[in-house]
Amino acid sequence: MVQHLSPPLDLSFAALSDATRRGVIDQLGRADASITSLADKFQMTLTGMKKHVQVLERAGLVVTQKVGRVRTCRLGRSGLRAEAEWIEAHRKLFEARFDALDEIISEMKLEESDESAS
Amino acid sequence: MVQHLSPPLDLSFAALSDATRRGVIDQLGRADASITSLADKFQMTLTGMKKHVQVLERAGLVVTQKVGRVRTCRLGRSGLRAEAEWIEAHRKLFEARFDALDEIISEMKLEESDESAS
DNA sequence: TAGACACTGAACTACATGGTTCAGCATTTA
DNA sequence: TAAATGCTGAACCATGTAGTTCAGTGTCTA
Repeated sequence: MVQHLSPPLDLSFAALSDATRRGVIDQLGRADASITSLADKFQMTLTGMKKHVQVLERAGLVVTQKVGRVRTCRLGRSGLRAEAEWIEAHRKLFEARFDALDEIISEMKLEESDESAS
Repeated sequence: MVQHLSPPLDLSFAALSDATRRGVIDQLGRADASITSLADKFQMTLTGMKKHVQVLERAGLVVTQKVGRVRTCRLGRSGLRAEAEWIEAHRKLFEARFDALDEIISEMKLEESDESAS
């Protein structure tokens, strides 16, 4: 069984970097939707919305299925898991760095006021 | 208290969509670094690395400070907090949807193979 | 069966991105 | 003070993106 090896983070973060696409994800979190209904909701041509959906699909964030003449979009299986992992891991790095550097920064501030005082 | 200093998610997700820049963040998680040392590490011209750092800086993920002729980069204060929040909130949406739709999805997979030629 | 509807694809515009080179400028250092 | 170092900015190139219009194709529905 070939489980979708989640596409590289490049694709999903790029997909998330657009407010319209984040909006689409938000929307699909509430209910599945056709391309047309999404295009309406975001005031955009059908063709334009189709491109956004394709970006989301390539990133594995959305899957689509065409039934009759309607293509229905829903959230994808990969479910932001890899993205959440990367972010969480690095958020900890950020915090660790700040703890380590807080002293240095306050030192720096002393020196600054030192200078301006002289 | 929501601090709205943090630049829009557009910028930070776009910044994260490049492997080099994720590598830089990774690197800065270990130690601060000059532009030159980062350029060396990622085998890139100084100018190229400078652009990446600027992208990270605009996204609030990195701050830099020039002392003498050396510009030192370190992780920024915003610390991926807003990004983590967005992702976590929506990851829950994904899961909720799957719980509700598991049966339908397995049906879909049958039809998907029908359709994947397009 | 005719017309409306939902999508698809090609082509185009305008602009952003990732990378380069080259020519500087300012700061160290020998 | 001359040379090396570290960064900066302009300019260029190839490619990608966000959006459009227009001309289809296939599917419903009256």
